[in-house]
Amino acid sequence: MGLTKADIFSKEQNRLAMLLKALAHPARIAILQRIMISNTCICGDLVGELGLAQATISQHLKELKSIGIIKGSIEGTSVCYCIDPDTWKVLESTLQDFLANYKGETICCQ
Amino acid sequence: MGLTKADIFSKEQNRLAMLLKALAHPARIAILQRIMISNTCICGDLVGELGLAQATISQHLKELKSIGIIKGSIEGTSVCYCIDPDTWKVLESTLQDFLANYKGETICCQ
DNA sequence: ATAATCAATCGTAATATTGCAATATACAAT
DNA sequence: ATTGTATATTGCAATATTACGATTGATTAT
Repeated sequence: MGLTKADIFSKEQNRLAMLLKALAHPARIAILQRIMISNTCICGDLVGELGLAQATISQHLKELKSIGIIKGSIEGTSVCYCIDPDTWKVLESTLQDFLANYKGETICCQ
Repeated sequence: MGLTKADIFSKEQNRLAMLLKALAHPARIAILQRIMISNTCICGDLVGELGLAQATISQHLKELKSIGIIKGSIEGTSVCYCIDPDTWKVLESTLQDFLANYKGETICCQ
């Protein structure tokens, strides 16, 4: 079918999967790193730096924005994007919880 | 094109993106949670519990295995999967590094 | 008003993912 | 050898993603 059977998984599982999916692209990782490091961001900068077309970067920004990881505000003729602190906190804690389930090496699978 | 331009990003960015992509599906998250909680795992259990066809689960397991997040050993007629501690450590630290780039709320994007 | 600049959207092509039925493979027990 | 059980692989249909040129919309400067 090609459609994820979201209904058979928990809200938390689906939410985490969606957040991770939004992060799971090198361009979006690079974009986020750039935003975090500069502590502010204008799309135009990225176009020059990343080596992707303007339309492509705009699309990646849209994806990050639609899931709430970043938010943008119009700043004159350009747009200023930055991390959304609330979603970031959710991401951090959800990931922490998920990773914490691992209790270390087991006896099986030697 | 549909093909990620992996060559224009760093090895680290690509590696993290690939790891996250492997995690970015509710079924694979559920599978990993199940493996972590039971501290051992047999594929058959998952088929009964997850509500997905056996072929589908086997495929998700293959994906997790191919990127190194889990490893499996044959145990009689069934296969025992568990977390690969080395990859898990890499995942944890890479994610930590990535998330740590965020320095908290900024003045922009009010 | 016009031109220049920046970002969003549209349309489209190439490719990837998801899910499953059907089939194949591997092993254990009889 | 045959049967049963467990997992893997194949083939395919439906859908999603990635990338970009072309265009549009919005804002600033002239």
